[in-house]
Amino acid sequence: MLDLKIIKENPEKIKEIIIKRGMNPKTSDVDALLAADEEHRAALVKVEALRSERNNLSAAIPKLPAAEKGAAVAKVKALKEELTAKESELNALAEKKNELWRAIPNLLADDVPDGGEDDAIEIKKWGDLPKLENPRDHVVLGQMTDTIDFERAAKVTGAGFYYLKREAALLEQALISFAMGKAIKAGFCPMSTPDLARDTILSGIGFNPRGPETQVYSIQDMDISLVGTAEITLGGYRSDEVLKLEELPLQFVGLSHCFRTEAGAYGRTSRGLYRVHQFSKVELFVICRPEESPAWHEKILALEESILQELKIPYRVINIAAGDLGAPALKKYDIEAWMPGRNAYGEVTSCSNCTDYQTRRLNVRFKNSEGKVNFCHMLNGTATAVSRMLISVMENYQNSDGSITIPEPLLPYMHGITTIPVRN
RNA sequence: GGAGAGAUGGCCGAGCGGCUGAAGGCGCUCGCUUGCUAAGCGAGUUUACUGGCAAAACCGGUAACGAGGGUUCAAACCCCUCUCUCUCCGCCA
Repeated sequence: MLDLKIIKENPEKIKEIIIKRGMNPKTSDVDALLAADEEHRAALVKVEALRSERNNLSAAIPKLPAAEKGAAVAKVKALKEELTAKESELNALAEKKNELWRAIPNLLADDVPDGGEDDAIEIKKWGDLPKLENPRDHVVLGQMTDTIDFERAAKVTGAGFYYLKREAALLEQALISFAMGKAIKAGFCPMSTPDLARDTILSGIGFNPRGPETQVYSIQDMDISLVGTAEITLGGYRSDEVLKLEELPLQFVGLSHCFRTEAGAYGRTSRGLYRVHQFSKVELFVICRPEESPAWHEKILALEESILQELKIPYRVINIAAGDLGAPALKKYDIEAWMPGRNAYGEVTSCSNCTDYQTRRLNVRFKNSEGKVNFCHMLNGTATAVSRMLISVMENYQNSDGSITIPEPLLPYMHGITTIPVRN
């Protein structure tokens, strides 16, 4: 959530941001929040005064002569009833305020473009597109090489799942190891993370764990859900902690499975591995001091780029427009890799600076040099989303006969395999 | 899954119904002192919200002893539920 002080001091600016983000000003209602806050604080003052009175009277009771005790107890008892009623009013007001507060998105960086999904600004293009005659897409290539099986996955689990076989199964491990290695060299601490997390952590990161619009698989009768990304578990990792200044920045590179219901996503470009319910992902995550987060955002992007560059996969970097940003993000870069099968770029990574929006909910703080406690900033980025990376690797490295050459940087992880042969 | 024990401040560790936001120790910070990288003495040392104020400092209030409920005028302390940790047994990778 956003610092309430900022909202109070700049209500008009926040309203503009809500419009720019394409959010509903009736659902994200700044004026209602400010009113609810006033109301809540006024009630708080009253309740606290009553509590103070109760505490004082109560504390005096043991020193009273026996004859006066009965009357004093009765008096405090009456006060307590009044207090109980006022407290439940107060709780309702706090609830209302928090609900309104949670609906307010993060600020926007100055250079976030206006507009929606189609208004992202391309800030960089890298690499020459491969010259392929009649390129095949990864679904066809997967069939020809017998390395991806969607049909049987549909039988066993359902649509949107897949088996990776043979070289593709090895490629998954290779992509993970390669990305992990790059991140570790850049100072990130490797982590293998839980694939389930408590709903409170999910919502702290900004995921909605239950309800009709949820993207998340939840576990019945338990308050835990399957994670959609290791961002959730890495973000929750140090929740409710005050970090030491020397600990910062914390850099994690986490491997997890990612589970997404993709509710309402049908009909979009989703053939094959592009939009699936489960995939493996290597996630970069940084917890840092507030003043460092913009620089970290650039560093994470650079690391993501270096992975694609080494794999020699053409890509472009886009700066996501306000209307397409998640509520926690101040700014977001996506990298879209070239996917010859669709003759277009497709999103393979994403990195966001979420500033203190998530740390405020997850309560991740640090003690600064003056001993003051303040919220950290959090950033996340994709090192490798295996399923989508597999698309661009297979499609960019396909040969005219349908065989696939293993990219050179992945060879050390491929047990001597250099080419995926055609089998069907 | 069965039986038991436990969860207190940065750490260790008391307290088991009423000046206990929390003894004592360690650590840390500041000051003083000391002829020897150390020691001694004194003071300080949680956080959130909130009021005084527009803000900082400061002063006050409220809340927090794993979490949530309950009993009571009053709960770290009694009761219930949950979570987590440890020990033993069983089971299983």
